[in-house]
Amino acid sequence: MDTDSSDLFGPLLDKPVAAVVPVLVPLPVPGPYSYAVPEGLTVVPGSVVQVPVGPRQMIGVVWDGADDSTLDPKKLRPITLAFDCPPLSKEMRDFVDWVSAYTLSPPGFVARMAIRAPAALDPEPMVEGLRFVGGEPARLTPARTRVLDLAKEQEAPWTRSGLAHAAGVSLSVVDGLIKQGVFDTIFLPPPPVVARPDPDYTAPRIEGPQKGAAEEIVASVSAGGFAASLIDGVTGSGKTEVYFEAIAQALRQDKQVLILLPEIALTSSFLDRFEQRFGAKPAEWHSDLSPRIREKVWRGVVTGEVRVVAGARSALFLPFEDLGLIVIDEEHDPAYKQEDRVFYNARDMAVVRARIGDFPIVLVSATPSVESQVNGLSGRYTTVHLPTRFGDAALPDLHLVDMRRHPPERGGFLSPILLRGMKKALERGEQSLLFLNRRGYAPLTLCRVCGHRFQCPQCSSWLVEHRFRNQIQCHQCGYHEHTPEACPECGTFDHLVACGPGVERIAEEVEKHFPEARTIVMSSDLLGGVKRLRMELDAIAKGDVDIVIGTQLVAKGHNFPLMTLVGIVDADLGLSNGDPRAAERTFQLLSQVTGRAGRTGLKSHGLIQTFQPQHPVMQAIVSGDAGAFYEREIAEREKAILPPFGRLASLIVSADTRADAETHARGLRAAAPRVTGISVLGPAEAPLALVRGRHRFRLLVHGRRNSDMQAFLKAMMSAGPKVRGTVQIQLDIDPQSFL
DNA sequence: AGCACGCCGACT
DNA sequence: GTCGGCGTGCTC
Repeated sequence: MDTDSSDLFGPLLDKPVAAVVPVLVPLPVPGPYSYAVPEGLTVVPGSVVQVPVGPRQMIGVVWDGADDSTLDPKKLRPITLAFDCPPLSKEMRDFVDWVSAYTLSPPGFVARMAIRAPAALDPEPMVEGLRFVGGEPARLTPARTRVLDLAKEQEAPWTRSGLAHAAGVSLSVVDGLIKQGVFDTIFLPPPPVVARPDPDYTAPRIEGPQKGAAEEIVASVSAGGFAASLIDGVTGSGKTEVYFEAIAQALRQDKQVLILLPEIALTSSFLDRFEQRFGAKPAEWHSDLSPRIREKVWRGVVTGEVRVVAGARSALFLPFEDLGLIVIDEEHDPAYKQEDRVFYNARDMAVVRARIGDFPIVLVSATPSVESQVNGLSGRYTTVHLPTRFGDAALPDLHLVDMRRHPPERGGFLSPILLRGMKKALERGEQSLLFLNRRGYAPLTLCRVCGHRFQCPQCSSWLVEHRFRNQIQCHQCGYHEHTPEACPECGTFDHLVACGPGVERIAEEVEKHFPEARTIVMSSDLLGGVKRLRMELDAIAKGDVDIVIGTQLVAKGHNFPLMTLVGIVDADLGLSNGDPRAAERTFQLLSQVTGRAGRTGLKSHGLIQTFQPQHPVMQAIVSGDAGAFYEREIAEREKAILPPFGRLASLIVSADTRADAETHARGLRAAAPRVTGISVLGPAEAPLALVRGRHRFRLLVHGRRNSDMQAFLKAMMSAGPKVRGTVQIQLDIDPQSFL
């Protein structure tokens, strides 16, 4: 780019003195800012730089395109410095632009997700190493002899502390030898974070239907180019082994691989399985990595030293040097949705990344999302079915318990049938799992005298009693107080009554029936954090517990060999919470929970307590045939999204209180009169994700086509002064729009 | 996003 | 009379 100064100096300076480049900065602005490139600094699109913004310095990325700023080029501030790291590739930049446009989020925010390891932007310093030069020190002591023996034994360079430690001597002994010239110091590249996985470390453990499936997927990896496959296999059918073969193939072709997992599934057992197959662990990427490891992994990914990353959704934005395959395990899992700052579903954005990078992607689930199912049926994804369990594991025998015909005793929630099943399991020394997706003791407390209901003062949803902690809590905003002894309305003592069950209340009922059994409640309330959780899970796996009562925390990842009975306490819970995905989510959750049983060959059962035994979800669960269920869900989704408002979107408006939501909805109706599908939900009815956190209101937007959605949202936002403020939008779109 | 500036209620 | 609440505007 030319400037005035080059004309001024004419032949004296035939190279441009300065240039102006667009730089994406992490601000909520619609495009890049312009900066001057100081003399002597070379930047290209993708370069990671530091720039002044107001009084502060920020990390930004030099972006594509001519600078279209109307500002006076002489007044532009200069780039402070350029980091010594590879620039973001064109593919990565295209991906950032695409995600920004699709999610209606500022491009600088999206770009920031790719460079979220600031200290890693400059190369790691070389580490000091010791090289054995030879010769002997003037005086040979026993300690010095030990060091020398070791050094002669192993040629490879040592570190100072490593050598001292291995020889069992103090650092001063080694330092003495360095002084004597027996060792000299050299600089070595830092050791890699993880070893290189070997695609042929062990032979694949696949047989029967797995074999054909693996061949199909491996073929699409060999062929290269974009292709999306959906592996649809029941729990325990060997899905992991099948996609491991796709990974092996990508590694043989010298490509990097990304495995996305829902946060919670990033367990040591997955990493161990990977190591058994490939001889090395994958690099991990998730929110609670230490900064040190985080930098090393980021650097390794950028330079290509790290070949495989297993990570949570944020790993999708890692700037791989040469990514050649993405695997998305538990494809249906809602944890792939990010619902702050940039709203995105990592599963959908991963498909886009594969498309832009022109490489294959594999989606994996026992209970695919309706969107993926549609894409499979329409042929956009190649579906691979794995209908049977691997080896000797049999699927549990599932039965519905009609609660109208088999009511629990007064004040209880467990049917006689379920209690009988638990008793038998206990007698055989086997374990039972009772699943209820509700924390605490009771979801609602009321006063029997005046009818007062305990409501959150901040957000108007019911306060949930937690008896273990002697608190009543709001599950929406985190408000809590001591459980009161008297009604705050009428002052009456001892007439507060708990309504409905939570896991704590179920535990009470279990203890009444089986006082001798070893019982544990597993929920996110469990004190002691992740460490305690892991300990308890190990204890359960070892058989130290007879009865587990758990929320969805127990649905994932862990195998309990002695678990032969799964009881769903209230299968209908969650079917009527206002979420258009309620049925789908319930089906997925119940499949996952019942799948916990019978994974080691013991005969196992599932008892599903329901008031709606004819409901399609219940029928799909017990029959094991989800076909009809999906067909109905797809039809319902079409109905919900399309008519009666044609191609315009439908909106769900929610806020901290129902009254607030209604006020905002009025504003939205005025601004967008053509949208007839505005539904208003209070915090108690809305999907949890929709109302969590402090905000004025939040929209859940459903639409058929992304372009329509964008046009609609922009029109709506600019239409009326009544819809200004912190509008948070969750796009919820059929992914066919980007394929 | 952060940060400064600016205008109305309960307080040393 | 002030301290401080958060509404509004700006950053190349």
